[in-house]
Amino acid sequence: MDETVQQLVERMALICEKEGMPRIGGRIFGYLLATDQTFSLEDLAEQLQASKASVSTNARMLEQFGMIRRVSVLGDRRDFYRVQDDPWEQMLRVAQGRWREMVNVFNEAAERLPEPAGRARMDDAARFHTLLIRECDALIDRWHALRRQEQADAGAEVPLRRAAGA
Amino acid sequence: MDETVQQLVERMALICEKEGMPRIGGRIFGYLLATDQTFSLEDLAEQLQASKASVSTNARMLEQFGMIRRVSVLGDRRDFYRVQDDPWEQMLRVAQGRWREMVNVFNEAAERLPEPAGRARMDDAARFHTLLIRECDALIDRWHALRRQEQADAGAEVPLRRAAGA
DNA sequence: CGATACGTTCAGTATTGACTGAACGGGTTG
DNA sequence: CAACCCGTTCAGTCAATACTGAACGTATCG
Repeated sequence: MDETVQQLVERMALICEKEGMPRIGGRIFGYLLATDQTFSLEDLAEQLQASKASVSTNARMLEQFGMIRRVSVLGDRRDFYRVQDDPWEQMLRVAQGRWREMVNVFNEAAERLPEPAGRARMDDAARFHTLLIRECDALIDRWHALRRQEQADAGAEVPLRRAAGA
Repeated sequence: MDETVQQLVERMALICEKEGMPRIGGRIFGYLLATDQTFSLEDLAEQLQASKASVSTNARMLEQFGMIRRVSVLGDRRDFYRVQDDPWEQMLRVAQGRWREMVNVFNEAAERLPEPAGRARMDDAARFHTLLIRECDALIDRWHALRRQEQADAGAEVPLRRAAGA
């Protein structure tokens, strides 16, 4: 494996681990991200020096988070994996789900707690996370807009040259 | 301890644990949040049924995250703790710091990676997190505005009644 | 200056959970 | 139908780390 790729893989492993994800999950994501290619389960296990069992489990987790996707290839029984088109949006959506649960917890506590001051704190927390969820939707929209812009710019490079030649 | 408080404490413990924080850290934060009171180290250890050592360590961690603060009381040698005025903003700021590091990692990889496609992915990732950081600043501003509004409304309740009586 | 109170640090313990190898099930090929 | 290929599941192992009790350093009080 290319050394630069490996560096990113290991960094990604540590970052993801700090976020509460298994280290190998971070490695898989980092590898698929840095190569932007499609790999079989066995390829991943070999390249990342992990057991197929571990890769299988972690790949499924990443798939459920929407950060990578399974690819089926005609005439091949194996599973292939590659990074999702927009993994970061998916990350945010998962986070939104967690925040929604927290809002429920806070709202429930805001009704039941004995002390008014504590209830106010819970209300505050619920409002904050509600705002967080709402603003995240807006952020995703902005991200899509920015991303379309990027891709339009990148895609325009070649056609522009053609136009110049015409 | 009140049962409702205890429920929130345990829920908060699990939530925080899932985010990669020690369980007792979550308990401390949840307890201070739900009671909105000031407690000594020993109080916390007793109420949360944990050792003073553990509470000491975790309280310092929460303090460094800006989620709780130490309170000193005149004529008392002990340390007291209470929840920070706006712990959620602090949480976001800590997250921003992590994202900044990630942007560095991505940018570095975007320059060094062998494959153009991989470099594009890294660039994409860096852009996303940069946007995330920027939008978070805006979010914090909105949160402050919303919060001022809340507090103004809450504070207005009594004066309004006075105004109505006048 | 000795005694006490308080918080922190540190070594040891216990628990969690990530990871592995092997067994299993489903499906395809000869 | 037998042999094989893939992926998943599961029991077992190992490492990481949260937590504790005890020792320590520091400051305050008699």
